[in-house]
This record gives sequence, structure tokens and C-alpha cells, in this order.
Amino acid sequence: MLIVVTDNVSSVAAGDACEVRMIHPDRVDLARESLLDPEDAALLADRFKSLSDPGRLGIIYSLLEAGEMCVCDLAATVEASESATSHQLRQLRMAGLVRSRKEGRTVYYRIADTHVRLLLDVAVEHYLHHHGDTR
Amino acid sequence: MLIVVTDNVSSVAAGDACEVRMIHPDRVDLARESLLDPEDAALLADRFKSLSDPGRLGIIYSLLEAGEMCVCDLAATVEASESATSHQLRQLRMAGLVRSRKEGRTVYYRIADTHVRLLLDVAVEHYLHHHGDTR
DNA sequence: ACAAAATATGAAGAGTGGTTCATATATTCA
DNA sequence: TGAATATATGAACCACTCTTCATATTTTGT
Repeated sequence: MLIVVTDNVSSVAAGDACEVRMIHPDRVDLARESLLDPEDAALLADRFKSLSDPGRLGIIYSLLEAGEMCVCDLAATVEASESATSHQLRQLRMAGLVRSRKEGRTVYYRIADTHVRLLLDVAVEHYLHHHGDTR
Repeated sequence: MLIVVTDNVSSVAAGDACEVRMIHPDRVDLARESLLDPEDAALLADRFKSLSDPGRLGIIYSLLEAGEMCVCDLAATVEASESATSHQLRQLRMAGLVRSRKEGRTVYYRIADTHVRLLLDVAVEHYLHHHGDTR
């Protein structure tokens, strides 16, 4: 990688494509070393995405409070159709946030593990009581 | 609210609209009491949404590692255009995850508070080392 | 004042997400 | 076996998101 330094502003010819401008190459290098590899970043982003829907948050809070619940009860709780609820539960299950158990015709869902509650508690702690300025 | 109970399966005629089926009305009532009000749920979901993009996660990790960084350095780090990076920083700023400080023409961004690191640590703890089955 | 630099913003396009509706699967009951 | 129940799945539609491109704003240097 070719690096050209002029005063305190540097440019890097990355590969054979465009030129990138930077002011503090040292910080860029530092930050680059600790970057998640793209695969992990995508995975982590996907998991956060599962938590980014009010309906799914409603499902999760319901399960945290009431323990095991079946699809139709969850649908009634969050006031959504059973189909929509089933679709959302599928996402939550594939994200590893909930697990399911089948008993006869009904399927009971539960929170997968205790990290979920911890994660929400931290988020609520930060977000709901801390609406700071937007500087 | 009219409630009709048959065996252990109940129906609630909610308002004047559709009919909702449920198996454990007690759990539904329990879960309903602890539901976030819609406003808070939407707010919380929005904050998680800010964390649901690999590029934004890259920005956040960069800031956690390198401290203050300007837009062009962040763009170089995550290999995105400066415009795209600026748009993403706007979201992160409005979500209260980062703050900015202007020095001459350059704007330096930093992580808003320590909860952000904690939140990511909990998420990584749960997600990256815990890819369980999908039952 | 003018040009260049650093960032911000707005609009438009492609892609994604969530719901609905119809249908499929699995299970119980008669 | 056939009907009803509980859930799952697939396709389609609308809305939203993210990027790009062009342009605006703010600040510096001459």
C-alpha cells in the first residue's frame, strides 16, 4: 500500500481504485486493526435488527414477563395477526433470541437465555432515561 | 370488554372489531400489563435499528478504539464514501449514540457515553459466542 | 472577496423489511 | 377417515432504508 504524506494530511491509493483522504492516518490505522471482520459485523447487525421492531420487542417483553407463551396468546398480547406473529417469531428464533417447544398442536415460545434480558436492560437504561442533545 | 370462556379456550371481543383467540388468558393479561407503551417501544426499536447496520457498527467500533475521529478518517476506516458516512453519523447522532465537536472545518465524532460499549459487549457476548440451535 | 476543503443535505434509485392473504403442515377429536 | 385447531410458509404489496450524485454550508488561506 502506497502512502503519501503532505503536511498532516495523507492520501492512500487503495488497490487500483479511488483515492482516500484522511487527516489522522494513525487513528485510521488504529481503528482498522480493531474492526470486526465483515462476517461478524453482518452477524451482529442482523441480531440487532431482530430487536429493531416494536412488535418483536413486544413479544420479547411478553415472554420475559409471562414465561412460555403460545403463538395465539402472543398475537393477542401484541394485538397482531397470528400469521404476522408467527413470521416475527421465526426471525427471533433464527436470531437465537427465543426457543420453542411443541406440545400437541400448540407451540410454546420462551426467551432463549438470560443475556436477552440483560441486553434490553442496558439498552433501556441508556436510551429511555438518557435522551440527551444531538450535538 | 366482553369475555367468553369455553373449556380452557377464551375469546375476547376487543372493541367492535375482530375476535381474538387465546389459550392462557391469565398469561396474556400478565404480559399485557408489562408491555412498553407504544411510544417507548418505538423509541427503543429505533435505537436498536441504529445498531443494525454493519457500516454503523464499524463506525462505532472505530470510535471506541481510536477515540475522536473526523468524518473523512471514519470514511477511510470503514471504506465508505464520505457522504454515506456523514449520513450514517447523522443517524447515530440523532439516536444519541455519538456526539460531535467542530474544530475549524473538521467535525470530530466520539461515542456519546459508556453505555454504548457495555451494550455492544453484552451483544457480542451473547451472539458471537453463542450460536445455538434454532428450535 | 475568492477558491479550496470538510462536512451536510436533498432527491432518486435499488434493495430490504413487515404485513396480509391464501395455502400447507401437523395434531387432535369424533 | 374427516373436520377442526394451531402454527408455518410463500408470494405480493407497500413502506422504509441505504447509497449515490449533485449541491449547499461553513471555514480557511491567499
